[in-house]
Amino acid sequence: MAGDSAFARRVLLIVGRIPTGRVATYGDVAAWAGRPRAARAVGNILREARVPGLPYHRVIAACGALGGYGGQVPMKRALLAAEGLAVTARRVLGFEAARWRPKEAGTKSHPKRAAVRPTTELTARHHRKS
DNA sequence: AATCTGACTGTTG
DNA sequence: CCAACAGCCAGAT
Repeated sequence: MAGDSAFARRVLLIVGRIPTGRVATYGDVAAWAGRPRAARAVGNILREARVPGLPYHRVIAACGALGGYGGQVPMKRALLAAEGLAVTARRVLGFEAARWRPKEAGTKSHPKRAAVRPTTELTARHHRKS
Protein backbone atom coordinates (compact mmCIF):
# COMPACT_ATOMS: atom_id res chain seq x y z
CA MET A 1 0.00 0.00 0.00
CA ALA A 2 1.01 3.60 -0.35
CA GLY A 3 2.86 5.23 2.50
CA ASP A 4 5.80 2.89 2.55
CA SER A 5 8.07 4.69 0.13
CA ALA A 6 10.23 7.60 1.22
CA PHE A 7 8.36 9.81 -1.20
CA ALA A 8 5.00 8.89 0.23
CA ARG A 9 6.21 9.41 3.79
CA ARG A 10 7.59 12.81 2.88
CA VAL A 11 4.28 13.76 1.33
CA LEU A 12 2.33 12.79 4.43
CA LEU A 13 4.82 14.59 6.64
CA ILE A 14 4.42 17.78 4.64
CA VAL A 15 0.65 17.58 4.64
CA GLY A 16 0.74 17.30 8.40
CA ARG A 17 2.69 20.54 8.62
CA ILE A 18 0.14 22.66 6.74
CA PRO A 19 -1.25 25.14 9.30
CA THR A 20 -4.94 25.66 9.92
CA GLY A 21 -6.46 28.12 7.51
CA ARG A 22 -3.69 27.61 4.98
CA VAL A 23 -3.61 25.44 1.87
CA ALA A 24 -1.15 23.85 -0.56
CA THR A 25 -1.62 22.42 -4.03
CA TYR A 26 -0.83 18.82 -4.99
CA GLY A 27 1.93 20.22 -7.14
CA ASP A 28 3.40 22.16 -4.23
CA VAL A 29 3.49 19.11 -2.00
CA ALA A 30 5.02 17.07 -4.79
CA ALA A 31 7.74 19.66 -5.30
CA TRP A 32 8.55 19.92 -1.61
CA ALA A 33 8.69 16.14 -1.46
CA GLY A 34 11.24 16.16 -4.24
CA ARG A 35 9.14 15.40 -7.34
CA PRO A 36 7.85 18.64 -8.93
CA ARG A 37 5.93 16.74 -11.58
CA ALA A 38 4.37 14.14 -9.32
CA ALA A 39 1.22 16.02 -8.38
CA ARG A 40 -0.85 13.14 -9.68
CA ALA A 41 1.08 10.66 -7.61
CA VAL A 42 0.50 12.82 -4.54
CA GLY A 43 -3.21 12.60 -5.14
CA ASN A 44 -2.97 8.82 -5.24
CA ILE A 45 -1.00 8.76 -2.01
CA LEU A 46 -3.45 10.97 -0.17
CA ARG A 47 -6.32 8.83 -1.39
CA GLU A 48 -4.66 5.70 -0.06
CA ALA A 49 -3.36 7.26 3.15
CA ARG A 50 -5.21 6.45 6.32
CA VAL A 51 -3.60 8.68 8.91
CA PRO A 52 -6.04 10.14 11.47
CA GLY A 53 -5.56 13.82 12.13
CA LEU A 54 -3.82 14.67 8.89
CA PRO A 55 -5.39 17.74 7.21
CA TYR A 56 -5.87 16.17 3.80
CA HIS A 57 -8.51 18.79 3.06
CA ARG A 58 -5.84 21.50 2.97
CA VAL A 59 -4.31 19.98 -0.14
CA ILE A 60 -6.12 21.35 -3.18
CA ALA A 61 -5.59 21.37 -6.94
CA ALA A 62 -3.80 24.06 -8.94
CA CYS A 63 -5.42 27.50 -9.34
CA GLY A 64 -7.37 26.94 -6.15
CA ALA A 65 -9.59 24.20 -7.54
CA LEU A 66 -10.89 21.92 -4.82
CA GLY A 67 -9.55 18.67 -6.20
CA GLY A 68 -10.89 15.47 -4.76
CA TYR A 69 -11.58 14.07 -1.32
CA GLY A 70 -12.42 10.42 -1.56
CA GLY A 71 -15.78 11.23 -3.07
CA GLN A 72 -16.63 13.62 -0.26
CA VAL A 73 -15.74 16.95 -1.82
CA PRO A 74 -18.64 18.69 -0.05
CA MET A 75 -17.03 17.87 3.28
CA LYS A 76 -13.67 19.11 2.07
CA ARG A 77 -15.33 22.38 1.08
CA ALA A 78 -17.00 22.67 4.47
CA LEU A 79 -13.77 22.02 6.36
CA LEU A 80 -11.93 24.70 4.40
CA ALA A 81 -14.76 27.18 4.88
CA ALA A 82 -14.74 26.41 8.59
CA GLU A 83 -11.09 27.43 8.71
CA GLY A 84 -11.95 30.87 7.40
CA LEU A 85 -11.38 30.39 3.70
CA ALA A 86 -13.81 31.74 1.11
CA VAL A 87 -14.85 28.81 -1.01
CA THR A 88 -17.09 28.52 -4.06
CA ALA A 89 -18.53 25.30 -5.42
CA ARG A 90 -15.28 24.46 -7.16
CA ARG A 91 -12.50 26.64 -5.85
CA VAL A 92 -10.90 28.45 -2.94
CA LEU A 93 -11.05 32.19 -3.55
CA GLY A 94 -7.82 34.11 -3.04
CA PHE A 95 -6.06 30.88 -2.30
CA GLU A 96 -2.75 32.51 -3.21
CA ALA A 97 -2.96 34.48 0.02
CA ALA A 98 -3.71 31.36 2.03
CA ARG A 99 -1.16 29.30 0.16
CA TRP A 100 1.38 27.89 2.55
CA ARG A 101 5.05 27.51 1.81
CA PRO A 102 7.36 25.36 3.96
CA LYS A 103 9.96 28.10 3.77
CA GLU A 104 7.98 30.28 6.17
CA ALA A 105 7.76 27.36 8.55
CA GLY A 106 11.48 27.24 9.10
CA THR A 107 11.84 31.01 9.25
CA LYS A 108 9.75 33.34 11.32
CA SER A 109 8.04 34.95 8.41
CA HIS A 110 4.94 37.05 8.82
CA PRO A 111 1.81 35.20 9.91
CA LYS A 112 -0.16 36.67 7.08
CA ARG A 113 -3.57 35.21 6.68
CA ALA A 114 -5.96 35.06 3.82
CA ALA A 115 -7.12 38.49 2.77
CA VAL A 116 -10.51 37.14 2.06
CA ARG A 117 -13.74 37.22 3.94
CA PRO A 118 -15.54 33.99 4.70
CA THR A 119 -18.76 35.22 3.18
CA THR A 120 -19.68 31.72 2.31
CA GLU A 121 -21.47 29.58 4.79
CA LEU A 122 -22.37 26.62 2.72
CA THR A 123 -24.47 23.86 3.97
CA ALA A 124 -22.42 20.87 3.13
CA ARG A 125 -23.56 17.98 5.08
CA HIS A 126 -24.00 15.05 2.85
CA HIS A 127 -21.67 12.46 1.55
CA ARG A 128 -21.40 9.53 -0.69
CA LYS A 129 -20.16 6.03 -0.23
CA SER A 130 -16.77 5.00 -1.45
C1' DA B 1 8.73 -6.20 -16.81
C1' DA B 2 4.41 -4.41 -19.02
C1' DT B 3 0.03 -2.14 -18.41
C1' DC B 4 -3.61 0.36 -16.15
C1' DT B 5 -5.30 3.81 -12.92
C1' DG B 6 -6.19 8.28 -10.99
C1' DA B 7 -7.62 13.32 -4.65
C1' DC B 8 -3.03 16.34 -11.09
C1' DT B 9 -1.56 20.07 -14.47
C1' DG B 10 -0.70 23.00 -18.38
C1' DT B 11 -2.15 23.77 -23.16
C1' DT B 12 -5.78 24.18 -26.79
C1' DG B 13 -10.04 25.21 -28.82
C1' DC C 1 -15.40 29.29 -18.08
C1' DC C 2 -15.64 24.56 -19.63
C1' DA C 3 -14.19 20.28 -22.26
C1' DA C 4 -10.81 17.52 -24.54
C1' DC C 5 -5.87 16.14 -24.73
C1' DA C 6 -1.55 14.94 -23.63
C1' DG C 7 2.32 14.59 -20.45
C1' DC C 8 3.86 12.92 -15.77
C1' DC C 9 4.37 9.75 -11.52
C1' DA C 10 4.04 6.36 -7.92
C1' DG C 11 1.24 2.13 -6.90
C1' DA C 12 -1.27 -1.88 -7.86
C1' DT C 13 -2.04 -5.93 -11.02
